[in-house]
Amino acid sequence: MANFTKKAIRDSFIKLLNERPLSQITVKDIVSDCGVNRNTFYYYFEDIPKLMEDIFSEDLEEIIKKYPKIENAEACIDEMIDSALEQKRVILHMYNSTNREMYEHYLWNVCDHAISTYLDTLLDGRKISENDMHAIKTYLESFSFGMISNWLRSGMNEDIRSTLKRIREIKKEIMEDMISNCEIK
Amino acid sequence: MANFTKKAIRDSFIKLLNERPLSQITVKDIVSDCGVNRNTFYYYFEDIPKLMEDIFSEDLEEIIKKYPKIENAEACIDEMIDSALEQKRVILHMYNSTNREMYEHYLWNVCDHAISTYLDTLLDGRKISENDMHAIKTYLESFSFGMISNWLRSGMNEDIRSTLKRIREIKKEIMEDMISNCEIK
DNA sequence: GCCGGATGTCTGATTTTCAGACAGGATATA
DNA sequence: TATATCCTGTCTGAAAATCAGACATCCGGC
Repeated sequence: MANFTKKAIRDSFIKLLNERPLSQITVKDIVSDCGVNRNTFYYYFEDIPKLMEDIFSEDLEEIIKKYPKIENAEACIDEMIDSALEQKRVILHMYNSTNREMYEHYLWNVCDHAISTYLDTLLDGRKISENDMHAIKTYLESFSFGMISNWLRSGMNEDIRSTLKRIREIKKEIMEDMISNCEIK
Repeated sequence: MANFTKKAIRDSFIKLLNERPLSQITVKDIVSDCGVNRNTFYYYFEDIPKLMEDIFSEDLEEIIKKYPKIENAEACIDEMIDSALEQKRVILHMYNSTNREMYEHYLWNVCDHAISTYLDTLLDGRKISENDMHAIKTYLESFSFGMISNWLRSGMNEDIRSTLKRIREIKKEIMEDMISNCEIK
């Protein structure tokens, strides 16, 4: 089934985040905006932070699935940046009204989810050891987490694309190398 | 509850009607477009003609509720025309692939529903006899049915607004008179 | 005349949504 | 400090919505 109700809750939340910071949004606000019972919110989401994760994780997941090849990693990231810029107000409302711990926890989960999806998509059935998987994920997550933190701190005004471009020049894409070095034949 | 599923079915139907005539749209097409079970369609709608009625009746109802005063009847009708013009392709796809009986039955029901809502809104608690109500409804329905039929037959290209304007000049709005003549004090 | 696909109807299982109540926490107010 | 208020998260059990699957029927193409 298509979960129209869940989607409606997400949409209302985004709508409200366009209007005011996260700290001024209650569960009741969300459910009364879309006209569902408060319990229905808790049926789908543990709490508001989980709702945030859900929204951004799913968005990223969709984008990742569109670029299953390592050659297209650049295009994939570009689309993620576009997507983030489109939601700029929403993201900054969240960023500015979430405390450090919550923010880090949240961003880390989003990165973790996106990168797991990304690696699954890239590996596409190939197997590597748990250990290696962990190492690669840690590398990617740390880098992503840092990049995104920097960007958010600048109010998403930094030209993240050119920064990334320069990073790519300095340090060529090594993902495929890493994977093939780890691959169990 | 807000019936997101029902809305999704309606939306899919409209989407498909934008693409092709009614005769080429099956229940299965609709439900697979929005990803719900075929039974769910029948849970909400008797069949496709009822779905059509439902869509247009509800649209008209919403518009009517926005204009509860007899003084605003003109603005109300204008908005109905706007709404119809926005859905022009959809309406013509239906009109052109529905047989005469079905079409008349359908249009009649839509008129009936809209005018009942309209009268309820105008009366706003005042009472008139069943007989008088019937007479007024018949008058309005006949006029509406005829106007709309004409318009549809022209491919909705006729300038229905100026026609209506001229009719209003010839035959001043008599609704309020009719109601007060019938009113039970 | 037969077949494939669409329709409308039914059954019963499962999932989703609901109303209502409760304890705990935070906040404001007096 | 005490009290009131609002939000939270959790729990019940009832009700509604959605589902899969089957069936008889009808219709258009072959």
